[in-house]
Amino acid sequence: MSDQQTPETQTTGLAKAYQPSEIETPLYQHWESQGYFAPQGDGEPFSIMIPPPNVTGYLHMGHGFQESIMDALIRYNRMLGKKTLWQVGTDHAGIATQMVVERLLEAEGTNRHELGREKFIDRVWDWKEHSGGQITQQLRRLGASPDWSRERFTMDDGFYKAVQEVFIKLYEDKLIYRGKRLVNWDPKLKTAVSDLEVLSEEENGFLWHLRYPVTDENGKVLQHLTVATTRPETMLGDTAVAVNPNDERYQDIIGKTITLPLVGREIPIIADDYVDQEFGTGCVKITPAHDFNDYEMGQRHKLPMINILDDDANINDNAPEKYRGMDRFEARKQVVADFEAAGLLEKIDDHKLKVPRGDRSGVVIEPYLTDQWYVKTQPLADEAIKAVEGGDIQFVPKQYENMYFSWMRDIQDWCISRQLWWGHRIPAWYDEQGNVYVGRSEEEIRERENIDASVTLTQDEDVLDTWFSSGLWTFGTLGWPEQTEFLKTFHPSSVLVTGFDIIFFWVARMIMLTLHFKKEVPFHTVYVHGLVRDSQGQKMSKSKGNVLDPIDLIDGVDLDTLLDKRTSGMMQPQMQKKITKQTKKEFPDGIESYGTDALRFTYYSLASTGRDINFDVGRIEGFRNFCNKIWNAANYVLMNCEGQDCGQDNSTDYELSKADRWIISLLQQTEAAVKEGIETYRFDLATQALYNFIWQEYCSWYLELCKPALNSDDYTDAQKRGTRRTLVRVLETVLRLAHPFMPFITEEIWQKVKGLAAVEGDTIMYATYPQADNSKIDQNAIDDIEWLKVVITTIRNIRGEMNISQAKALPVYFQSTNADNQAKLESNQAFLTKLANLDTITWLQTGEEAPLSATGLAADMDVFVPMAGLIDLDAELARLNKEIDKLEKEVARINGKLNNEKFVGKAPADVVQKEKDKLSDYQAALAKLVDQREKIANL
RNA sequence: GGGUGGUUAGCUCAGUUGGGAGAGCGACGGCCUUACAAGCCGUAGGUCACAGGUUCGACCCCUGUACCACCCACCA
Repeated sequence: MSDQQTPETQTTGLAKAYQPSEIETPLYQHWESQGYFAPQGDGEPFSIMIPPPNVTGYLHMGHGFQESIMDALIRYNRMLGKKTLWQVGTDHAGIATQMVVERLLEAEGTNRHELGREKFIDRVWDWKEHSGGQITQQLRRLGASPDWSRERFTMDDGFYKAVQEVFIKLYEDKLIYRGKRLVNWDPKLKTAVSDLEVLSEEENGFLWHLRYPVTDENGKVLQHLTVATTRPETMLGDTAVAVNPNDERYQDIIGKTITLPLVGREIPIIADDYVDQEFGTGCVKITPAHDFNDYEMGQRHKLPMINILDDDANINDNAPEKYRGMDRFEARKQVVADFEAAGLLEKIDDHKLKVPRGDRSGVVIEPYLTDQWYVKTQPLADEAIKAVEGGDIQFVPKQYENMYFSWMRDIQDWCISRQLWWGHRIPAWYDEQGNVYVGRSEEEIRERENIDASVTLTQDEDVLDTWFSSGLWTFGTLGWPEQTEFLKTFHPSSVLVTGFDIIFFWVARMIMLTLHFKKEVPFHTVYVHGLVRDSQGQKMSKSKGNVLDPIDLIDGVDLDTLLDKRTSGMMQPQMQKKITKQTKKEFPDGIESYGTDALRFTYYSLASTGRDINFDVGRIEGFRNFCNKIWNAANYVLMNCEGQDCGQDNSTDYELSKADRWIISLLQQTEAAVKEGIETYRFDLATQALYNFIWQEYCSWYLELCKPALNSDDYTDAQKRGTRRTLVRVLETVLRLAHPFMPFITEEIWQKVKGLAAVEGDTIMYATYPQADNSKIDQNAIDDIEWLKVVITTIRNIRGEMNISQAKALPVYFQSTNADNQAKLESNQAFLTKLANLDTITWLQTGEEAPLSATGLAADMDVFVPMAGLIDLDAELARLNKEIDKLEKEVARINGKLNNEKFVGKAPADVVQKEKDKLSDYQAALAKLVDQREKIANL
């Protein structure tokens, strides 16, 4: 208010304008340098283990969402005084990382085989050191507050020790074994992958009908059987044809043989229940080495297994010479052509089928016979099921438990070996006879097994599935197998925040492995969040060109850069065109800078019950404006309170006004709502409560209600002190309340406000979290101010509808049979005059007439705004008609209800009474408005 | 084939003990009113997917249908 507040002399206030870029990074650096993120104090432990992002990764919207949720939980619990650890780290992500580095090598015109294993791995480490930290830097931009001093990597030394111990122990417990079986083979990456890494999508294909000759002992063709197949090339490895034992068509040929075309092998015709008589011809070719079902059948019937593929999925030497070395799809064409030439191709039908593809490589996965290591999962799964059934682990939302159970109850053994170079080498050695020794090192094994130097031992070439090591994340990061203080303090962790897409990959396996090794759960709660999609609900993907980068939303990005990011490295140029057009349309001027707090608040506001969230840039803009609102409000509060007596010294007298008591009451309710929201993982409800309190109640109403006391000499010093005190304390409290969600702006303002509110502390991060105090709720103040709001809104409505300038101070008349209204009017006169901009307030006694006026109803009080020179008759008539219509509808509806004998007879008495009261209120209001309409119409 | 979630205002979404349908954004009208035009004031807009049922009363509970999304399994 005073001249002292000009920018030149303003030394303690906030910068004039809200500029997130100017506050966020400096604050973060300060927090980190002060060590604020490390666990402190002796409170109850609270811990979250971050789902370690892929070290090759960059931050995407899903991370942004997930990390924001974790950070809110961490900051909230930290402010509750708990000893809080957010464990951070990254995952070595075997396949993904190896692919990235291989692509680099390819660009250099070389490959990993030329380099050799050791040099290749050095190269990966090298690359990890230089580029791997990107995501952790981006995490800092989000305001995430993990303990960086404890950052871990799933391939660091300590972690390797944990992995080794787990492998060895499971092997000793007979829960890890090695076996030759059919696995999902990725011929591009040339490694086995687990069931989970295979994605089956429906694709258009064909069903080839091949005629197989049934022959007698002399090779004479007796008849032909037709088999249908979607993979004709596998016939080269057929070792039987199967029919259903009950199929009447084929009774006489069961036990006979077929001379396999192109190959010449004699194979039996067998009977098996698995065959569906209705499908195709009811005859199935059986290829035990290249199909999971056929494999089973092969086991049952002791059929030979003929593997016809090599590692690249080319045809190998077990097939006739003609096909050797052919690519599998080339061989398919050739086989079909040869069948046709031999007159053995009956027909080709179009056929939709599910094609299994590798989730990383995208190529068709082949069932392939190899030696692999497996975890026997059944015993581990039994315990893991019990932990959830018994409530030791709870999923939020609960329905994910069903998904978990159904997978766990039908779990298959887990293939954990990968034919890659980047990863944890399997701690197993072989001698020349192929005997297996599992141990910590070659030396240990030689000593244990008494193997002298004359025997050569070679370590298994394979590495472990990445998820094997991430499965140890909750305890491996805390130093296990050492019994560290951190392990004792922070395990089990409190809550796991994750996406549903890795419940099986990660969550389920963590539960199994942790229960087995720690004999306790890895976490008590699993909060499962949805996927972040674009505003249309489309999945964000490079190929769709709809990817948003959280950092771009924080910093802003110009159109050219955005276009470049979205279209670089596109496979198809026509897509590039489309994406350019679509991007230009959506962001003609690029993306503005919104700041981290706005981005985070947007995430929370969209985070309801675990469903996917559609991210609309319009929303973030709204919340950036919200930040700005807070900033400006704080500026206003400082302007009025700095250098003034804010009544914080309890020895000075201060007097709270009704408005003060009202806003304090609402603050308690808001505190309760926010707490409830956080504790039930309803961040949308928590942030909505905050948004509404700050913008509507505090800014729009309370700051206005304060103005009379602050600016007028009609108030005592005690009253002014009370108002300033409330102004500052509510602001300071709400900053703490909002801090877990918007860490930067709250800290920045809090530093300026804490002194005025007589609060101590170096950082808001360790200020105490506000707790609702019901004794501070003053119901009379609430009733009074809510009444006042209705009166003000009624007058504003007339003003707005009648187009009366806001600047025009109005004379207003009030009348009511309820005398309470007169008292309220008098006690709220100053508020009313200010907020509705009134010239005079006149109370009419019963029988007194107001001048010709526009009429409004504020509950049971009539409000009259004289029309003279201000209001158009027709406009007022129209307005009245609108109101009357509304009321008539309500009256009719309630009348219908009350005339229904069943309702009156059966509904609870209080419900009926409520309806009756409403009816009489509405009828009275209606009568007044109709009366008024008459009056005006008759002029 | 089995299962889960969803369908509410133009858009994105809230709405838990069944008792007068809400928010934000957008739209429209009016305002540079001394914190804030990234703002202020006001207004309009919805047979709560559809069909039955339970109930005095259903967005809410039950049954079924349609459409959307996802998970699991899979017939060659």
